[in-house]
Amino acid sequence: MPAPSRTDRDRIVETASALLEEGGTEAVTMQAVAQREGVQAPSLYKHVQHRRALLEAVVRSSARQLTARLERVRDDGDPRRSITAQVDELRRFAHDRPRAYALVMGAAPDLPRPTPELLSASLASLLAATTALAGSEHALDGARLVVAWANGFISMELAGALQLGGDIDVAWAWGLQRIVAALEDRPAD
Amino acid sequence: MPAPSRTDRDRIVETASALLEEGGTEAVTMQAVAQREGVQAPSLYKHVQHRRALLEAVVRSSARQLTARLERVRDDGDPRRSITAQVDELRRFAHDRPRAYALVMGAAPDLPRPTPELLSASLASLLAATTALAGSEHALDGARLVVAWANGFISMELAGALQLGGDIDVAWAWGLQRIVAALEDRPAD
DNA sequence: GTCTATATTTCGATAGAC
DNA sequence: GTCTATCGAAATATAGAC
Repeated sequence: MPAPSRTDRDRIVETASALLEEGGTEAVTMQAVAQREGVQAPSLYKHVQHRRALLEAVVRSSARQLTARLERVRDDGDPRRSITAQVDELRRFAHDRPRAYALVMGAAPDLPRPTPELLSASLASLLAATTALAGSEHALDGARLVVAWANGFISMELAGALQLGGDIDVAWAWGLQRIVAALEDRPAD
Repeated sequence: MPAPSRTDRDRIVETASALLEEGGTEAVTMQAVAQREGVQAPSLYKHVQHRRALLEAVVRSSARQLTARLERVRDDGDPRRSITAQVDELRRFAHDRPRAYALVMGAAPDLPRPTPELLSASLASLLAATTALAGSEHALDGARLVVAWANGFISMELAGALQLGGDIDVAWAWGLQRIVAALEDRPAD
């Protein structure tokens, strides 16, 4: 989140991110990155240790961007609106950068994930709002409910597994409203 | 779902499935499969067109096994119990075969997915139970709510993204109970 | 920091004998 | 249907000159 200092390394990470979205992780080869940078592949090793480290840098960068976007839309006044806004923004991020979203949420095994701390930071605002709504006793459970539903919905949407007919945006809004209601309505036990 | 006829092809698919769980898709090489079958790699091409077709066969086989497991535990009498039983079984399947689960649910881009029809078949019993509980008006929305939550929870659990403390099994049970309650309680609008 | 050249590995897939 | 032999294509990464 420090301002991108436009060093070569940052440009390399940006290029790698673009290739990621265009063709998935396997499209992020040192050769492809080099070609797009107008350079030869071996030159990259002056800025990046190896391919794996480059992918990790892409994941970190993406997680930070997600964090920034969620913080931008959060509403500290009304937890209910804050949850809606952030979860909507999470989905928008996924639409904009589906491959990065999958990596940040750890959906792809064998690929670099963000550290737990980085992921927690991304979802911190969301957890705070959820806690405010669900009460402290089931704060963590409630947060997991929201995040799990949102992530599951978005993942299946991206995978094309929800194409059963009907309007997906409506299903999203309906589900979100039910989830929030389930948080507010504290059960007996 | 037809009884495995023990042809060579079936054994190859089984071996590939085992390799998948042990090392992910990239561990499913023609050479690795051949070695475990006690045969040379080129021989496999007498039974399988190419590697991609083998992976697709693994996905189909896994989807059918999931279907069978869900049908085995469903309860046609009580939709509420049926949902719980099936969703629990879905999670158990994911614990038993995490890599296959990710493929069946389409979590991995650039890898073969089950056809929409095959995935629908896997979730058919679950959708039926959900419909019985949520009413016909929001049947599809309700089904998506359940499946999205379950898939999201399981995905994040497998990814290790839920390790924020607390008992995961308790969080699962709590969330499931809230989801079912949200289905039963029809909103005003 | 960039280049050329290259070592190395690994894999998918085919040809053709048996 | 199995084998040996092999092609061909990537790709990561290093060495060393400039």
